[in-house]
Amino acid sequence: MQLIMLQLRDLPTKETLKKFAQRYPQADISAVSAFLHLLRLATDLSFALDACLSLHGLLQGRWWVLILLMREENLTSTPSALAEKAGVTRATMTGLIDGLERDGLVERLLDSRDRRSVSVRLTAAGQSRLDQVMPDYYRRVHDCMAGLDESDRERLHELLNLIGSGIEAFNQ
Amino acid sequence: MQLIMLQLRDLPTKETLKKFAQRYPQADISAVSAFLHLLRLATDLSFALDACLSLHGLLQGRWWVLILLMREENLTSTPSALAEKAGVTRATMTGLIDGLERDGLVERLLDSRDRRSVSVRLTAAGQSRLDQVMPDYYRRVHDCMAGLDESDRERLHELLNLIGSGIEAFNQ
DNA sequence: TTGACATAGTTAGTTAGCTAACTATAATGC
DNA sequence: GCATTATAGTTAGCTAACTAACTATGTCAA
Repeated sequence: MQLIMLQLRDLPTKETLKKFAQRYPQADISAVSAFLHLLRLATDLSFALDACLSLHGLLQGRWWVLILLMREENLTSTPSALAEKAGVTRATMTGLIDGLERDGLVERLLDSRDRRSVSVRLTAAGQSRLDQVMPDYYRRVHDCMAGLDESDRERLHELLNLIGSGIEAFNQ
Repeated sequence: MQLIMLQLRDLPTKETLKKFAQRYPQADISAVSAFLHLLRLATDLSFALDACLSLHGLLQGRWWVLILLMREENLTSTPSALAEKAGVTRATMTGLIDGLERDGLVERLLDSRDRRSVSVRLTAAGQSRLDQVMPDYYRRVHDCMAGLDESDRERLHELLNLIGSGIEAFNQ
């Protein structure tokens, strides 16, 4: 599933929104404004995350696979399970694992019980790479969120959940 | 600028976050939780938007170009200006305009004053396409945001702005 | 006024997603 | 027990971003 998002660098002014609302009177201006603000901020955050990860030779997709493996008890999973959890196709996961294996960050192991299946394990080098990137990542996220206290963060979760339950309505 | 975002289908549980926090004690769990929640929701919204636009034969990039043109007084702009406002490279904008021109939704006009420059104008068919898609888009955004009243939406803007001003800190 | 630099747009080639189809293996039901 | 169906993973080809380099044109200063 491909998710390209424009940067929406030029969010509409109130005037622009009203101009559009004249042609499209049903427009809920504050809803559109919130919607675009959210997409725009997430795009900026995603780009900032990319920049951080690239300092450590990683991309979002590969980084996420390493994290998913580290979550596992024995640092091992299968391509299918990883694809499901990362929200990408199995074909995409094949490519992600190829890249990580080439860099020595994961290894493929054959499963003797089901010979269709492959185990993917985080290597010591992979764990070491995570030990480099995660503290940097956590530091940046902490600094970025420093303006919100705990109650702000809870309120944000509530608001995001409200919008999240509206996605079903969006899709109908 | 390419912005691929994993779907992050499998947000960390509190337990997983704590496990990571043991290895990386500096982790600010509620900050990471808010960060990921935001990215995840935006990804879902972006995907829902794609689905809506595809019903009208559009993609986010092309749709956004049409909107930028409609914002202009004379429905006209240049590839460079459009690229800047959309947050994509000029090369990408060439491709977007190519596709829209092929579908007859915009037209390229030569600028007699600066012969390097090209004007891009929204055609009647382009306006008509927007008149199809925008009401549908506005209806969906309205329905999606129906759970938030005006004060919720203002609060959301405040919180997003707080995070937005933290992006600078993220990048350092 | 002309040489150096800047700007507008395009082209060529890369990347990392995607879908669809393929191979190999396992599971199921008649 | 064998044919059908399902599952795991990979491969091939498509798409729409990207960067870098290119052409053409405009600007500016010595």
